[in-house]
Amino acid sequence: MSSASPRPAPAGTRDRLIGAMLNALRTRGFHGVGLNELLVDAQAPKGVLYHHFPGGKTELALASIAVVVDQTTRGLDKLLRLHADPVQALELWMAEAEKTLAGSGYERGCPLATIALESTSQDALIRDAIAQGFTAIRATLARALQTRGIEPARANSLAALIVSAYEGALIQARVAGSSEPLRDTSRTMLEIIRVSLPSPRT
Amino acid sequence: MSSASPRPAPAGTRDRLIGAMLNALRTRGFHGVGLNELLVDAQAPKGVLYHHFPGGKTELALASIAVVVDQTTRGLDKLLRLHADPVQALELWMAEAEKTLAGSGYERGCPLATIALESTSQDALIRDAIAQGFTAIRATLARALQTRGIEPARANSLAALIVSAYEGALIQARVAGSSEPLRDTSRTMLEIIRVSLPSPRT
DNA sequence: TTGACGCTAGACCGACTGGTCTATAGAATT
DNA sequence: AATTCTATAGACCAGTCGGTCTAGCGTCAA
Repeated sequence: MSSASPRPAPAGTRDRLIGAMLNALRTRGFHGVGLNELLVDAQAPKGVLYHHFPGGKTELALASIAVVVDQTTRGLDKLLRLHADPVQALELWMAEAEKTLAGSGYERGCPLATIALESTSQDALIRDAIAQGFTAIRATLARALQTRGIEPARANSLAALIVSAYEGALIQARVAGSSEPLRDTSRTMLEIIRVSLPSPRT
Repeated sequence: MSSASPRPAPAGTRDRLIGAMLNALRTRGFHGVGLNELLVDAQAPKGVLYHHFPGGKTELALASIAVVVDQTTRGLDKLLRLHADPVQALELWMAEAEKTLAGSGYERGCPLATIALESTSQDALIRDAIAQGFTAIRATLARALQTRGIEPARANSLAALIVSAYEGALIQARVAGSSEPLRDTSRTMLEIIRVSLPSPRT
């Protein structure tokens, strides 16, 4: 049945489509990019899109959201496992985001935030996917904070603040064409969080 | 940001157009609404749009951004003048945003954030308007913090953090269909800021 | 009255949208 | 070899997009 061994595949059309959609969401948003442009970017004809994603543009967006949420939670988890100090891990996380943003000429922000603001209550599937995504990211942060002795309720609240600061800072830096708002937000939040944390040194 | 009037008001056609655009930006974004729908909402024919805004949809968006920035800075200024404690003023500001969001079934967020994420570096006018808007809002906050004895650099950084938290929290609450992320963000940020402030007198 | 002007009104347009449809290439199955 | 299935390919379509154009309405100056 599963002949999974030989994959002479042209490096996954499906993945290229998802990549193109993610790029679009990062830079212009769901409604800001047309299907044709998306397909040029992915180097794929129209038929292949509807083969892999019968639900069209929306289903492609859903798959892209799933991918980016997975990447983000994994990345965060790794960072938090590698550093005993969670604040240091978060500092690196924010620095990474800044690097991506600045390195793209302040174009590539967070794909989740963009489509989150474009979606309405009628786009139930999209909304649910994003909502679950943010919840998963917050949960990843909260879990890590809890293992450092922070009580669950406070860990959840801190997680919400961290995600908020992250997203809000990206918005400001993007339009400003400058990392300053991002760095200001990151530095101030983290230094303030550190002060309010239980003594980590033992 | 703050919805100054609960009703669209029987204002002039120009104002109705701006109102319709702001509503669109809050709920679906610039590319998410068509001109025709916008005109139905504003109860205006197409010709009148291009009479008041020869630059079309984009110029209307620019005017709308200017209006909302003006409303926001004024509202913030008033709040900060009315309350000796800046943290209390900010608490009310966040609470107001929550009321607007929740009261609209989690549809009406911040129009600036949405178009900020949809715009690219090619939309220079839009970008500049939003960037200036965020700068003005941060300046309003920073000014108020300085008058409470916080040094300029730190006041600026705190202002960036406050705006970030505000925008990021609205995003999360919107897709979650719940005020919890917003309240968590607000409470945690403000309580942490309060601790880090100089002697909370007056 | 006449004419100018500010504003309203909507028919109309080419470009492009997301989406459907049929054709087919290539590998696996029979 | 014939068939089947997955994946690629792009012509094609109805609807909508943002935008233009001309006509009409009401008010004021003369």
